[in-house]
Amino acid sequence: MRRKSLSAVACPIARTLDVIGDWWSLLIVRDALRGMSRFSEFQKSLGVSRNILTQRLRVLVEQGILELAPAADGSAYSAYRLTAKGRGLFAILVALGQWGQDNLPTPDAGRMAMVDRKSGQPIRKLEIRASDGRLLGPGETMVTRVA
Amino acid sequence: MRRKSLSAVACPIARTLDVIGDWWSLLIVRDALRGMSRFSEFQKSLGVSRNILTQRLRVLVEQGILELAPAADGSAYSAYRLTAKGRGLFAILVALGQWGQDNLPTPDAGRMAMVDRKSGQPIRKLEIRASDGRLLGPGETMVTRVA
DNA sequence: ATCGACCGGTTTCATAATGGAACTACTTGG
DNA sequence: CCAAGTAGTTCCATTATGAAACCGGTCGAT
Repeated sequence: MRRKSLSAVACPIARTLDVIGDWWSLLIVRDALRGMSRFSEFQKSLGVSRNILTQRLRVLVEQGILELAPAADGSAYSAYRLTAKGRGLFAILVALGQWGQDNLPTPDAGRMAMVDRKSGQPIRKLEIRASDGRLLGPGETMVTRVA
Repeated sequence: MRRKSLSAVACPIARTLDVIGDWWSLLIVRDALRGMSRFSEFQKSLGVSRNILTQRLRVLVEQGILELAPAADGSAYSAYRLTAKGRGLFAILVALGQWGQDNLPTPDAGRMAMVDRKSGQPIRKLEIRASDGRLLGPGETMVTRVA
């Protein structure tokens, strides 16, 4: 049976996963943030099959995360570009990356990390803070209905 | 054919998605952070089929995200508990939740948000900062090989 | 203008993952 | 001791995924 749609669920985490919680979408967004914009670039970078890539790109466009725009270089092909909504996924990718760096064994191919482009220094670890600035752990938060 | 394993890929984002990038794992972790610990609690909360849940829990335990411990209440059943590694996923869930709140239509059932348990106030938005404290956008970062 | 390569898909088919339901063995409350 | 609950496992139908072939439009060089 079809995967249950979580789009109507109240929890925003579940709704987000419903949209970009599959195996490829976030990797496509990652590549788009790095500047990729063409079908073949994504395909080569990810090694995903063309039919799946087609389908994922279509969903990302439908969801307003990517948009199709005429290619910047004037070619007849069009380019997939991140919208503001898509760029908003950046924090999620940073969080995924930091957890991976801290918790998953690095293949000896070489450790990768996200760095500030200007200084080359690694970026700070994400922090969860209350409105008054206090650092919050998982136990000090809850998800609740708000007006 | 089998899904390609990304565990040996250098990019920490891809490695993380390889571990928890499926439809259910992060929802299980979300519930575990809320205090759930038993098979039937997860099953009821998520509506996932038992066989899938079994399999996901097994993987999460294998990956050291959950661990099986004797139940706190002294019953013969055991409880799934988050390890430190699992609690480290908190930031990812916060990022997912914030993006969902900001970018996905809320079902009129009611808007939910993550709040500071103590004050009841919504938590701050995540910020990506350089080591010197500057706020960074996607374009000001890169993923690179580091020592 | 033409040829071959490339681009961005679509179609087809085999295989893997998922979901539902029934089944099982053990535990627990009454 | 019995009925209900717990934590799975097994079986089967359906769905999603992946590889490869195919296809029309585009590009670059001649």
